[in-house]
Amino acid sequence: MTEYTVADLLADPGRAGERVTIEGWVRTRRDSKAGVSFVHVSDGSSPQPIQVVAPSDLDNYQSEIVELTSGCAVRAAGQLVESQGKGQALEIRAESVQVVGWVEDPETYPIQPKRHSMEYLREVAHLRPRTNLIGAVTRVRHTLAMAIHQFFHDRGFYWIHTPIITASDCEGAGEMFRVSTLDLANLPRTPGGEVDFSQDFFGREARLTVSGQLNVEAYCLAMSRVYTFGPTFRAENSNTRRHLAEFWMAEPEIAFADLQDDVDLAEAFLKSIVTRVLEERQDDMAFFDRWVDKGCISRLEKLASSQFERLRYGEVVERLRRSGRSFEFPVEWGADLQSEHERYLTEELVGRPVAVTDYPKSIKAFYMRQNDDGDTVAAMDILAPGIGEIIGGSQREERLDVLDARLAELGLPAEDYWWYRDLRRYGTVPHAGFGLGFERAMQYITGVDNIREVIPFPRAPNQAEF
RNA sequence: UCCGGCGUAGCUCAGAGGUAGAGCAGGUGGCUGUUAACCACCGGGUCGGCGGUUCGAAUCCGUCCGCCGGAGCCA
Repeated sequence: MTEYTVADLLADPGRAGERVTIEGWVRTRRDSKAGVSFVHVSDGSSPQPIQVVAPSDLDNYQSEIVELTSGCAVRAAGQLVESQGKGQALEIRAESVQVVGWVEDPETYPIQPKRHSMEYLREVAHLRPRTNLIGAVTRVRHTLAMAIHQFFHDRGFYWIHTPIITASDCEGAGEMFRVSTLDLANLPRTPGGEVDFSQDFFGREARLTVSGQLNVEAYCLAMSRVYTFGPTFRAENSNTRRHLAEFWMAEPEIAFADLQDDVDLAEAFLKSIVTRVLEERQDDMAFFDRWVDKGCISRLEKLASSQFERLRYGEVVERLRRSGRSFEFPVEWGADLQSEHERYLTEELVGRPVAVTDYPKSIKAFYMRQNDDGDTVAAMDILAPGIGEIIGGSQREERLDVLDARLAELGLPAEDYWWYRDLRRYGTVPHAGFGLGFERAMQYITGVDNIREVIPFPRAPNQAEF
């Protein structure tokens, strides 16, 4: 491995004159019969490749260097010098260029130095990180993940590694993937003819988690400020640019806190992580701003500096009605907001993220805290222009009697929730939390349309090739 | 899952009943401190699969498969 990355070298003009080695993959090669070849080499560390100038008197010039094509892996050593040409400040005057790995058939190498469609690149997901776009996404994704951890760490939160496999069927947030070691071709049966899950690995039905929330609540009521950050799974047959079967979520949970604390946290959180990305990945953000979503930088700057609009669900319904706008789905108290409503609200009525609170209890989960009006719960969604719901959260029902009444109302067996109920029996406190869709945040930040481009290997219906 | 659209060269696309096209990529040669390089020439195709209509189908019809967009579910 080399001492410096391409990013290191390009970042510091003071290093000119040093003898350096870089390793990476060829983007383009141009020959000048005046006696040099220009080889752009990228190692993933920066949106810009470094230009390696290979003089024709190198031993392997004719035999190898002029044969280099996009995708070849090389190791180049030489002096870092100021460039004679335009387009880059520094370049490497090569004293050696070693070919580490050839491209087997340049004509069919899937990543060519040109624009490719996103759909095509998805078919070569193993090679697409070599493109400018996916490279930029990858660096921003890393930075965003680090920013999330940093935000929570700075505020005394503990990262809780909640389980991926859950044996309780009580999460209730959509279809779940089953986890089983049973022989599908020869399932054990109970006398009644049902599948006998007592013979399965966990001795009961097990699934992939749809949220770490219930588990993280347990740690919240001991550690006070906690969060989860990891993959979650939904087996919904969703075919949209905003859904994945496997995606990442960040879910903080705070004790001794109410819904306002929750919204405050969400707002500070979004502003912080966005600011961090803007600061640390100026180069990549400039790329997105230029090629993907013109204006995305100013949109993020605006988000970081302006106050979020806060509206109660009832107020939203009123304002949508009064707007005079006709919608495909009518706006009615008690019905969930449709995509078109959310869009109109965030993109036209308000023009920035909106925190909508206090939804009707009939359209929200059992664990959300009932308001005094009896009709609504202390829920909140943060809606962002362009992608809709980016954060969903609530104050949790901490009163055992109210929680039990709600479970009964929904026909959910209290015994399935025994340990969740225990948290209300032993030192219960008001607490709240929310979930941030990590890929949704990536979409919002980069302006990349399809969620399948902001995760390395997307999982969606009929999509698990890589 | 529902509605709509699209599958043509390695890639991006044009062609809409009558011999399969362009740009880029690749090869060869020329030119050049180049940078989406340029000029000339060359190779490259089961027109997504199957069936039908027709003298003749990439083109029209049916069906299946795949992908994309919107909706629903949600993050």
